[in-house]
Amino acid sequence: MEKIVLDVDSFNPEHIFKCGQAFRWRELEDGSYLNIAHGKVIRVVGGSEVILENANFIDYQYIWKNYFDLERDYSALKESFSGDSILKPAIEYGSGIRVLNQEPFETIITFIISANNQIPRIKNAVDKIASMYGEKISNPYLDAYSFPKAEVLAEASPKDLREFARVGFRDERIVEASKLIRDGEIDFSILENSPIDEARKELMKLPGVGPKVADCVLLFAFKRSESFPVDVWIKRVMEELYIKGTISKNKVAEYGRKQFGNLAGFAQQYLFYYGRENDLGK
DNA sequence: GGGCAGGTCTAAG
DNA sequence: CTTAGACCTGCC
Repeated sequence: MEKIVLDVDSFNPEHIFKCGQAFRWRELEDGSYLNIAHGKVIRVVGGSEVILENANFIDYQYIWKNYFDLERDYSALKESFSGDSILKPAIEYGSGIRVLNQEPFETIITFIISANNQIPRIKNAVDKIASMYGEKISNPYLDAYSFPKAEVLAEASPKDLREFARVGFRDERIVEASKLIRDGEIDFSILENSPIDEARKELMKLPGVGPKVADCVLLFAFKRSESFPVDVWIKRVMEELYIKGTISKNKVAEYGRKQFGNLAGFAQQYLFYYGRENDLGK
Protein backbone atom coordinates (compact mmCIF):
# COMPACT_ATOMS: atom_id res chain seq x y z
CA MET A 1 0.00 0.00 0.00
CA GLU A 2 1.08 3.54 -0.68
CA LYS A 3 2.53 5.36 2.25
CA ILE A 4 4.37 8.46 3.25
CA VAL A 5 7.03 8.36 5.91
CA LEU A 6 7.36 11.65 7.73
CA ASP A 7 10.53 13.11 9.04
CA VAL A 8 9.07 15.17 11.87
CA ASP A 9 9.35 15.69 15.56
CA SER A 10 6.40 16.57 17.77
CA PHE A 11 3.94 14.24 16.09
CA ASN A 12 2.02 11.84 18.29
CA PRO A 13 -1.26 10.66 16.75
CA GLU A 14 -2.77 10.03 20.17
CA HIS A 15 -2.01 13.57 21.29
CA ILE A 16 -3.21 15.04 18.01
CA PHE A 17 -6.52 13.25 17.89
CA LYS A 18 -7.34 13.42 21.57
CA CYS A 19 -6.67 17.07 22.29
CA GLY A 20 -10.17 18.00 21.26
CA GLN A 21 -9.77 19.42 17.79
CA ALA A 22 -11.07 16.68 15.49
CA PHE A 23 -13.94 14.22 15.53
CA ARG A 24 -13.45 11.95 12.54
CA TRP A 25 -10.68 9.68 13.71
CA ARG A 26 -10.91 6.15 14.96
CA GLU A 27 -8.39 4.27 17.02
CA LEU A 28 -7.43 0.78 15.89
CA GLU A 29 -6.40 -2.07 18.15
CA ASP A 30 -2.74 -1.69 17.27
CA GLY A 31 -2.76 1.91 18.48
CA SER A 32 -2.76 3.47 15.03
CA TYR A 33 -5.56 5.77 13.86
CA LEU A 34 -7.81 5.97 10.85
CA ASN A 35 -8.64 9.52 9.90
CA ILE A 36 -11.14 10.89 7.39
CA ALA A 37 -10.57 14.31 5.86
CA HIS A 38 -10.66 15.96 2.45
CA GLY A 39 -12.54 12.98 1.05
CA LYS A 40 -9.68 10.61 1.91
CA VAL A 41 -9.10 7.92 4.49
CA ILE A 42 -5.61 7.42 5.84
CA ARG A 43 -4.08 5.38 8.59
CA VAL A 44 -1.69 7.24 10.84
CA VAL A 45 0.98 5.24 12.62
CA GLY A 46 3.03 6.93 15.31
CA GLY A 47 6.47 6.04 16.61
CA SER A 48 10.04 7.07 15.99
CA GLU A 49 8.98 7.60 12.42
CA VAL A 50 5.44 8.63 11.55
CA ILE A 51 3.68 6.85 8.69
CA LEU A 52 0.71 8.04 6.68
CA GLU A 53 -0.65 4.87 5.10
CA ASN A 54 -2.92 4.97 2.05
CA ALA A 55 -1.51 8.35 1.15
CA ASN A 56 0.46 9.16 -2.01
CA PHE A 57 2.92 11.95 -2.60
CA ILE A 58 0.41 14.18 -4.38
CA ASP A 59 -1.98 13.96 -1.45
CA TYR A 60 0.88 14.64 0.87
CA GLN A 61 1.83 17.78 -1.03
CA TYR A 62 -1.66 19.14 -1.48
CA ILE A 63 -3.49 17.89 1.59
CA TRP A 64 -1.60 16.31 4.45
CA LYS A 65 1.35 18.65 4.65
CA ASN A 66 -0.99 21.48 5.49
CA TYR A 67 -3.54 19.37 7.37
CA PHE A 68 -0.95 18.16 9.86
CA ASP A 69 0.73 21.57 10.03
CA LEU A 70 4.00 19.97 8.95
CA GLU A 71 5.74 23.15 7.95
CA ARG A 72 5.64 24.57 11.43
CA ASP A 73 8.65 24.19 13.69
CA TYR A 74 7.14 22.82 16.87
CA SER A 75 10.45 22.74 18.68
CA ALA A 76 10.75 26.47 18.20
CA LEU A 77 7.12 26.91 19.17
CA LYS A 78 7.65 25.09 22.44
CA GLU A 79 10.86 26.97 23.02
CA SER A 80 9.01 30.24 22.80
CA PHE A 81 6.92 29.12 25.77
CA SER A 82 10.00 28.26 27.81
CA GLY A 83 9.59 31.27 30.07
CA ASP A 84 6.28 29.92 31.32
CA SER A 85 6.90 27.42 34.10
CA ILE A 86 3.18 26.69 34.51
CA LEU A 87 2.84 25.64 30.89
CA LYS A 88 5.92 23.46 30.93
CA PRO A 89 4.37 20.23 32.33
CA ALA A 90 1.43 20.59 29.95
CA ILE A 91 3.75 20.87 26.97
CA GLU A 92 5.73 17.85 28.10
CA TYR A 93 2.54 15.87 28.62
CA GLY A 94 1.18 16.68 25.15
CA SER A 95 4.53 16.98 23.41
CA GLY A 96 3.21 15.38 20.21
CA ILE A 97 0.28 17.72 19.72
CA ARG A 98 -0.05 19.50 16.40
CA VAL A 99 -2.87 21.87 15.60
CA LEU A 100 -4.59 20.50 12.52
CA ASN A 101 -5.73 22.69 9.65
CA GLN A 102 -9.17 21.35 8.92
CA GLU A 103 -11.84 22.07 6.33
CA PRO A 104 -13.84 25.18 7.20
CA PHE A 105 -17.40 24.03 6.58
CA GLU A 106 -16.96 20.68 8.29
CA THR A 107 -15.29 22.39 11.23
CA ILE A 108 -18.10 24.89 11.60
CA ILE A 109 -20.80 22.24 11.60
CA THR A 110 -19.02 19.79 13.86
CA PHE A 111 -18.35 22.47 16.44
CA ILE A 112 -21.97 23.61 16.28
CA ILE A 113 -22.76 20.01 17.15
CA SER A 114 -20.23 20.07 19.97
CA ALA A 115 -22.23 22.59 22.00
CA ASN A 116 -23.25 21.16 25.37
CA ASN A 117 -22.42 17.71 24.05
CA GLN A 118 -20.07 14.80 24.64
CA ILE A 119 -17.28 13.63 22.39
CA PRO A 120 -18.59 10.12 21.62
CA ARG A 121 -21.96 11.56 20.70
CA ILE A 122 -20.40 14.30 18.59
CA LYS A 123 -18.38 11.70 16.70
CA ASN A 124 -21.44 9.53 16.13
CA ALA A 125 -23.46 12.47 14.86
CA VAL A 126 -20.72 13.58 12.46
CA ASP A 127 -20.23 10.07 11.10
CA LYS A 128 -23.95 9.65 10.68
CA ILE A 129 -24.34 12.96 8.86
CA ALA A 130 -21.52 11.94 6.53
CA SER A 131 -23.15 8.61 5.76
CA MET A 132 -26.51 10.28 5.19
CA TYR A 133 -25.38 13.20 3.03
CA GLY A 134 -21.76 12.63 2.07
CA GLU A 135 -20.14 10.61 -0.67
CA LYS A 136 -18.69 7.18 -0.27
CA ILE A 137 -14.90 7.06 -0.08
CA SER A 138 -13.26 3.96 -1.46
CA ASN A 139 -10.53 2.80 0.86
CA PRO A 140 -9.03 -0.43 2.18
CA TYR A 141 -10.22 -0.10 5.75
CA LEU A 142 -13.86 0.60 6.40
CA ASP A 143 -17.10 2.11 5.15
CA ALA A 144 -16.39 5.80 5.05
CA TYR A 145 -18.12 8.90 3.73
CA SER A 146 -16.91 12.41 3.10
CA PHE A 147 -18.45 15.24 5.05
CA PRO A 148 -21.16 16.87 2.87
CA LYS A 149 -20.82 20.27 1.26
CA ALA A 150 -22.85 23.25 2.46
CA GLU A 151 -25.13 23.06 -0.58
CA VAL A 152 -26.13 19.55 0.41
CA LEU A 153 -26.59 20.08 4.13
CA ALA A 154 -28.56 23.24 3.45
CA GLU A 155 -31.22 21.03 1.91
CA ALA A 156 -31.27 18.49 4.73
CA SER A 157 -34.28 18.20 6.96
CA PRO A 158 -33.84 19.13 10.62
CA LYS A 159 -36.17 16.29 11.51
CA ASP A 160 -33.91 13.72 9.87
CA LEU A 161 -30.85 15.21 11.53
CA ARG A 162 -32.50 14.95 14.89
CA GLU A 163 -34.04 11.56 14.38
CA PHE A 164 -31.18 9.71 12.70
CA ALA A 165 -28.02 11.67 13.48
CA ARG A 166 -29.24 12.36 17.02
CA VAL A 167 -28.14 15.97 17.02
CA GLY A 168 -31.00 17.09 19.27
CA PHE A 169 -31.75 20.80 19.48
CA ARG A 170 -28.84 21.53 17.16
CA ASP A 171 -30.86 20.31 14.16
CA GLU A 172 -32.09 23.65 12.83
CA ARG A 173 -28.84 25.41 13.64
CA ILE A 174 -27.03 23.00 11.33
CA VAL A 175 -29.36 23.54 8.41
CA GLU A 176 -29.64 27.31 8.85
CA ALA A 177 -25.88 27.73 9.18
CA SER A 178 -25.41 25.63 6.03
CA LYS A 179 -27.84 27.85 4.14
CA LEU A 180 -26.06 31.03 5.20
CA ILE A 181 -22.71 29.62 4.14
CA ARG A 182 -24.08 28.29 0.87
CA ASP A 183 -25.55 31.72 0.13
CA GLY A 184 -22.24 33.44 0.73
CA GLU A 185 -23.43 35.32 3.81
CA ILE A 186 -20.17 34.61 5.60
CA ASP A 187 -17.09 36.37 4.29
CA PHE A 188 -14.26 33.88 4.62
CA SER A 189 -11.65 36.51 3.84
CA ILE A 190 -12.66 38.27 7.05
CA LEU A 191 -12.17 35.02 8.94
CA GLU A 192 -8.70 34.66 7.45
CA ASN A 193 -7.38 38.18 7.57
CA SER A 194 -9.34 40.58 9.73
CA PRO A 195 -8.54 41.29 13.37
CA ILE A 196 -9.63 38.43 15.56
CA ASP A 197 -12.58 40.27 17.10
CA GLU A 198 -14.02 41.00 13.67
CA ALA A 199 -13.45 37.44 12.56
CA ARG A 200 -15.27 36.12 15.63
CA LYS A 201 -18.15 38.51 15.03
CA GLU A 202 -18.44 37.42 11.41
CA LEU A 203 -18.62 33.77 12.41
CA MET A 204 -21.13 34.44 15.17
CA LYS A 205 -23.63 35.49 12.50
CA LEU A 206 -24.25 31.78 12.23
CA PRO A 207 -26.85 30.17 14.49
CA GLY A 208 -25.22 27.86 16.99
CA VAL A 209 -21.94 29.73 16.82
CA GLY A 210 -21.09 31.62 20.00
CA PRO A 211 -17.70 32.76 21.27
CA LYS A 212 -16.34 29.31 22.04
CA VAL A 213 -17.34 27.67 18.77
CA ALA A 214 -16.13 30.70 16.82
CA ASP A 215 -12.73 30.47 18.47
CA CYS A 216 -12.50 26.76 17.74
CA VAL A 217 -13.33 27.29 14.08
CA LEU A 218 -10.83 30.11 13.73
CA LEU A 219 -8.10 28.06 15.36
CA PHE A 220 -8.79 24.70 13.74
CA ALA A 221 -9.76 25.79 10.24
CA PHE A 222 -8.33 29.27 9.66
CA LYS A 223 -4.89 29.14 11.28
CA ARG A 224 -5.89 31.88 13.70
CA SER A 225 -3.58 30.81 16.50
CA GLU A 226 -4.22 33.99 18.45
CA SER A 227 -7.68 32.71 19.35
CA PHE A 228 -8.13 30.96 22.68
CA PRO A 229 -11.25 28.78 22.86
CA VAL A 230 -12.59 28.47 26.39
CA ASP A 231 -14.70 25.47 27.27
CA VAL A 232 -15.43 24.11 30.72
CA TRP A 233 -12.09 22.29 30.82
CA ILE A 234 -9.97 25.26 29.87
CA LYS A 235 -11.91 27.38 32.32
CA ARG A 236 -11.10 24.96 35.12
CA VAL A 237 -7.47 24.60 34.14
CA MET A 238 -6.86 28.32 33.75
CA GLU A 239 -8.59 29.11 37.01
CA GLU A 240 -6.59 26.52 38.85
CA LEU A 241 -3.16 27.10 37.31
CA TYR A 242 -3.09 30.78 36.38
CA ILE A 243 -5.96 32.81 37.74
CA LYS A 244 -6.34 31.25 41.19
CA GLY A 245 -10.00 32.09 41.37
CA THR A 246 -13.30 31.98 39.50
CA ILE A 247 -14.11 34.30 36.60
CA SER A 248 -16.43 34.20 33.61
CA LYS A 249 -15.54 32.27 30.46
CA ASN A 250 -15.20 35.45 28.45
CA LYS A 251 -12.75 36.78 31.01
CA VAL A 252 -10.78 33.56 30.79
CA ALA A 253 -10.62 33.90 27.01
CA GLU A 254 -9.45 37.47 27.37
CA TYR A 255 -6.86 36.39 29.89
CA GLY A 256 -5.61 33.63 27.62
CA ARG A 257 -5.27 35.85 24.59
CA LYS A 258 -3.37 38.41 26.59
CA GLN A 259 -1.16 35.86 28.33
CA PHE A 260 -0.19 33.83 25.27
CA GLY A 261 -0.53 36.32 22.43
CA ASN A 262 -0.10 35.01 18.89
CA LEU A 263 0.37 31.47 20.14
CA ALA A 264 -2.66 31.36 22.44
CA GLY A 265 -4.29 28.57 20.49
CA PHE A 266 -1.30 26.30 20.91
CA ALA A 267 -1.15 26.96 24.63
CA GLN A 268 -4.85 26.17 24.77
CA GLN A 269 -4.29 22.79 23.14
CA TYR A 270 -1.53 21.79 25.53
CA LEU A 271 -3.57 22.96 28.52
CA PHE A 272 -6.74 21.29 27.33
CA TYR A 273 -5.13 17.92 26.79
CA TYR A 274 -3.18 18.09 30.04
CA GLY A 275 -6.18 19.25 32.05
CA ARG A 276 -8.71 16.88 30.60
CA GLU A 277 -6.57 13.77 30.73
CA ASN A 278 -5.67 14.49 34.35
CA ASP A 279 -9.05 15.79 35.52
CA LEU A 280 -7.47 19.05 36.55
CA GLY A 281 -9.59 21.42 38.56
CA LYS A 282 -12.47 19.03 38.83
C1' DG B 1 -33.86 8.57 38.44
C1' DG B 2 -31.75 13.30 38.66
C1' DG B 3 -27.46 15.05 37.15
C1' DC B 4 -24.29 16.06 33.76
C1' DA B 5 -21.72 16.83 29.32
C1' DG B 6 -16.22 20.32 25.06
C1' DG B 7 -22.37 26.10 24.74
C1' DT B 8 -25.88 28.89 22.68
C1' DC B 9 -30.01 31.43 22.85
C1' DT B 10 -33.29 34.13 25.10
C1' DA B 11 -35.12 37.00 28.38
C1' DA B 12 -34.32 39.73 31.94
C1' DG B 13 -31.71 43.10 35.43
C1' DC C 1 -23.00 44.18 29.18
C1' DT C 2 -23.54 40.25 32.58
C1' DT C 3 -26.35 36.22 34.16
C1' DA C 4 -29.94 32.54 35.03
C1' DG C 5 -32.76 28.70 32.60
C1' DA C 6 -34.01 25.88 29.02
C1' DC C 7 -32.39 22.68 25.80
C1' DC C 8 -31.79 16.97 22.87
C1' DT C 9 -29.66 12.90 24.19
C1' DG C 10 -27.45 9.04 26.41
C1' DC C 11 -24.96 7.14 30.14
C1' DC C 12 -24.00 6.80 35.07
